[in-house]
Amino acid sequence: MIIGMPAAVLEVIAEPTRRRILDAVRGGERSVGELVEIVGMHQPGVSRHLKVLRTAGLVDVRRDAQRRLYRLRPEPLMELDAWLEPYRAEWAGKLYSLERHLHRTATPVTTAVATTVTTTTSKEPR
Amino acid sequence: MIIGMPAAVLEVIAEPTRRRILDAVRGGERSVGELVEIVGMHQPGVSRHLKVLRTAGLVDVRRDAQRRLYRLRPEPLMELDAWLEPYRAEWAGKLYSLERHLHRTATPVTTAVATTVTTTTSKEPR
DNA sequence: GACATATATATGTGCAAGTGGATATTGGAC
DNA sequence: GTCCAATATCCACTTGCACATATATATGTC
Repeated sequence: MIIGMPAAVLEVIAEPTRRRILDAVRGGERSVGELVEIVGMHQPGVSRHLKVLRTAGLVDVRRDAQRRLYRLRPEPLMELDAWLEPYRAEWAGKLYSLERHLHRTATPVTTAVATTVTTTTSKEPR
Repeated sequence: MIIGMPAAVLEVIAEPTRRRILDAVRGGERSVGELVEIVGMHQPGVSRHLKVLRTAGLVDVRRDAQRRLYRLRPEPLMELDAWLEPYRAEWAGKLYSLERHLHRTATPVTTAVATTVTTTTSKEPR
């Protein structure tokens, strides 16, 4: 069985806020209230993102009285991991260094949330 | 040095056409002409996507007479691979089955080449 | 039952950005 | 001059996102 491409997952985790949420629920359940505080957004907004994450199967909900507790569901990420496999074969054995790459591409990480496409690597062909 | 999140890479590979291109250049160089045929799009369009891929460092160009030969540059994907690491810890050891997940989410893979988002997986929130 | 809490959902608005199509132009290589 | 490809515009369309506000629903408390 050939695994196509995790289109849905990619689109979902391409959104910074949703990655923040994923990060937050990784390693433990979080209530919506907590998440609202963490991502610093209005509750309806957070709930919208949570719905997207739910639909993509990236999180799971559990009810606890009035609260809803969210936790990570890793399967879609496993799928992404699997998609990466043939590419992994590309760099396996060859002399690519992630270290070096990350240095060249070095991003001012902390503030990088808002940035979209930084003018990083390119040696424009012309 | 904290590795944030490969925002750029994700946004870039979230686009289906660009994934097609990546797939095409993986494992061998391709000329723009070939890529145009493969993705079935006008040359300017393909060139636009190639520029995005170049900027993100996902491909490399080489000149061959009048043609430009593109090939994969795996580093950004390695970065993505690294970003996945802490999540990998989530499913490691635990009893998650990718197999089972892929069955539930089952996509009609074989025909999925031309298709963008097959109707199976997506229950778009709208 | 009345009420507060936590969350989901709905609706409307504004806005920015991405995408494809089409076409024209440019520049280098032969 | 011809070929290949990059770039530049312009256009139309769609989509995603945030914000604000209102409402619905379930639960827990008094």
